Amino acid sequence: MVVKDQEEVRKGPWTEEEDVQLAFYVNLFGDRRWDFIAKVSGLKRTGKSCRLRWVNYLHPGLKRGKLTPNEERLVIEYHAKWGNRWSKIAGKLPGRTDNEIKNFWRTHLRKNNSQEKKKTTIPPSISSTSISSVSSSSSNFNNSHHVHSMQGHRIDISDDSTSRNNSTSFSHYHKEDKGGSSRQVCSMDEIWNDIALPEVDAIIPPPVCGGFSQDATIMPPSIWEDNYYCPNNSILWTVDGGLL
DNA sequence: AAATGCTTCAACCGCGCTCAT
DNA sequence: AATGAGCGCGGTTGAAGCATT
Repeated sequence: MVVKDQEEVRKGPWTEEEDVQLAFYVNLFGDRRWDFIAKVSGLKRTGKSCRLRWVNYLHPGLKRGKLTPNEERLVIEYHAKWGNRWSKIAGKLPGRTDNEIKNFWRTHLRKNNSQEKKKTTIPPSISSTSISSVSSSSSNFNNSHHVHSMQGHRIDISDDSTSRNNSTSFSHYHKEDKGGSSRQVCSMDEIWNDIALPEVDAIIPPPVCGGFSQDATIMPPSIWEDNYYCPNNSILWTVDGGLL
């Protein structure tokens, strides 16, 4: 058993430099070999941690900000259908991650529970069946409550339901429902890949990167928006790949 | 203005699955 | 066929920000 020098492994919030570094190496090597990326990047993070950071935060296709009412409705509907299959549900919501949806659900579940408690003495069970009753009357969810538009992030996503214009293209990512022991749902990676693949050929290898700084160049995720900001607000790229 | 409680979300953990050897 | 490494998923936690008192 090889004991990895655990003191080397960093945990906790990611720094700006780490984000830049990770994005650089993901663009270089793809978003598959996370352990490899973790090693070659020099990041003192596990492959898992790198993957999570990329999928949930750095991926250019991500939407930011609260879920739209329409998205909320979908989450409720699909949760009634599939239960806590967050990644599966996320597959139906372009630009949303399983983590995001999971958090949303927990948040609203809690709210809903406290509301229910006030109204009735029946303990609200959190089964999908009880949820389905909620889904039929989504007004139970108090949208006005949730929150901040992602602290300091400059990705501009319209907050109305029209931003869901990619949704149809996602429906096919779900193969047959769970049949055996294996999960039948396509992973987020597959989804992202399918989104990004048409652009892959256009990826320009990052030019210079002597050291990583706020000047580091990152692949332009050109299919998504005209302009992109790195969540940390320090990096902006444009459709043509230029940095601003 | 300060203290307290609540909400949100980023990140970690453990488990199970897949795939390469 | 067996084994181990890597990956993905769902559950959980803790810090930070916000709201209320």
